[in-house]
Amino acid sequence: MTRIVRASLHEEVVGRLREMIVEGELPPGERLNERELCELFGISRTPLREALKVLASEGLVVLLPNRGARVTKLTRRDIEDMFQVMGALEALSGELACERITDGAIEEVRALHYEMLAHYARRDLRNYFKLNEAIHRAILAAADNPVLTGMYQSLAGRIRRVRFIANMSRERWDEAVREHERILEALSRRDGAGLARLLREHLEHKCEVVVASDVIEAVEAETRAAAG
Amino acid sequence: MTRIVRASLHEEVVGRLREMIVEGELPPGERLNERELCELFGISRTPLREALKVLASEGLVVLLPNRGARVTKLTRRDIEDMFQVMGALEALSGELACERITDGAIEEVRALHYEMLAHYARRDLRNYFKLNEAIHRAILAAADNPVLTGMYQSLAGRIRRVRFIANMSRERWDEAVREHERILEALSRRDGAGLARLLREHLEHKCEVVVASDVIEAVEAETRAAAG
DNA sequence: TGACGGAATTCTGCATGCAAAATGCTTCGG
DNA sequence: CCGAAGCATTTTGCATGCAGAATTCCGTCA
Repeated sequence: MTRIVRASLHEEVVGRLREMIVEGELPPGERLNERELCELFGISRTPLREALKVLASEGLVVLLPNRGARVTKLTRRDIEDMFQVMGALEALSGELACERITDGAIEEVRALHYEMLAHYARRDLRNYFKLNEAIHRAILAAADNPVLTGMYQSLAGRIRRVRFIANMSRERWDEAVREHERILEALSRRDGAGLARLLREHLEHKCEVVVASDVIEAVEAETRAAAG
Repeated sequence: MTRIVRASLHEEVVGRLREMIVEGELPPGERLNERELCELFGISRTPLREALKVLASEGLVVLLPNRGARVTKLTRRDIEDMFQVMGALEALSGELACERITDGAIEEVRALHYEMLAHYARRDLRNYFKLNEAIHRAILAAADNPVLTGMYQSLAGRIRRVRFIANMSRERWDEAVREHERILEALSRRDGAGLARLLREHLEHKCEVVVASDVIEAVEAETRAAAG
């Protein structure tokens, strides 16, 4: 029998704040005023401050002693760094998945892949990305390594702040789909080394798209302005 | 001009607690009583609780709602999972280092390597490990990827809780030194792919030594006992 | 007009207080 | 003798209070 546990307040707050940061509601560099956020959530400062410490250790906010918390800003270099690490984690995820995934789970990934293709055919970028993420999550789950899962998700949260959905050219989209075809093939063959390489390259290309987009330029400009 | 900032109390506490956990002063499964720790550190509960939240998000402690915090226990499986991820991070670290390291930094790694060999020759295991860590840190620094550095260090803290220093056979030690020779060679050649592979294998072997040691068995037994 | 200085205000960091949950202890019943 | 129920104690979770640092505002002076 499992114990019934209601999520504690500070955890709830961590989740809410993380979402607000990832969704851009709290933009990079935004000052996080304790009083304002307390009123917004209807809580006292204690759980809020605990939440800020956790988010800081995740890298989503930076704490300036005696000067409060700010949403972490991302430079182009930060993005590249994160994608490099993400590439390594995805590669490992793919390798382990090939060793451990069940036939049934492979078919489930195949199903997700076709769902994704349907959104691709309809040029439904938002749902395409949803399924895309679902596929990567399924591979991660098949890898069955909780430590990897934790680090992956933490980093994914930081990366997802960069909303690169709008900035994918038709050509890049076509290419991404071709890459996903090969990813599914490698997984089906249980070709761990191949899948690892494909996933890593897939992420490298994603990174290129992101750093080429205006979004990053805007963030960088803002960062420089704030620094000066 | 840089602002002078004294580390805040909760950060200090995070550091102290982390050290106590890593050094084994707070053994796996140990209950962390807020009042006791507050008296020990001479602080109030607020900064202590903030520190516990951070350590929980790092994975060093687990928070049981309304039931306090405990030092995370490690099963054999946890160790293997952590080493796998560590292998991926080290491999990336090696690859990036080969691209970015300066000739001078390579020579510094070589110097560290020879220092390590000196301790090896004297069978000074403790200092051997110190230099060993210094070499890996130097490679990590050369990789020059702060995101990677952060994740590496966080995971290194969790892994270091397993004190496998005492449990290395003469044969394994010899082999580890040979591996380090090859690691240095690959770095000197700036053979990124090769260095990545060597580092990963090096960690796999380390993992084998650890899981073969009695230390893990003891932890596992304790875990089972506590669970039953 | 603009720059400087200092007081007033705001905000953060930590300590403490209070209610609810959990734990332990005692006692009672089978 | 063992187990369960009930009460007392401990402990956690959150709110609030207070001191010091940081920021803002405003008046003064060049």
